[in-house]
Amino acid sequence: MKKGSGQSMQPFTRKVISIIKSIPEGSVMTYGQIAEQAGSARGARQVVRILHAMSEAHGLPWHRVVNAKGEIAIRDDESRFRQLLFLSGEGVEADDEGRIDLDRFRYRPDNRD
DNA sequence: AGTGTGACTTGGG
DNA sequence: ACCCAAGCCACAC
Repeated sequence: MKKGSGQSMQPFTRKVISIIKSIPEGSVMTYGQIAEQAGSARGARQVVRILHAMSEAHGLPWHRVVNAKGEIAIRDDESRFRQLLFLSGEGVEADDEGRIDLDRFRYRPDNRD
């Protein structure tokens, strides 16, 4: 087996995927939040990378991930529209600019010790 | 090996 | 609230 191929991914990647899959319906998380929960506070861009690379293969709810401003981060208009559609189907409201009320829909994992 | 890029974030004006 | 600049990190060319 060659390393770095297929499922031989770094712990960070695995964790990110796990976290994204754990986002409940009707809620969203930001890239920075996910990165932080996965152990890398500055890993927002890597979360993006992972989403690009693994979302389809792992069937991740990519549409539940938004940027820190609470808006759709995607540049592509078609995909952006699709994400909005998915979210509205789950009860997440957004305005015409694709902005979501994070105070209302952000998912916060209960890290109670 | 160096440069550019991106579904990011934060801070300042 | 909006726009801009700098910081960050992995990956593509």
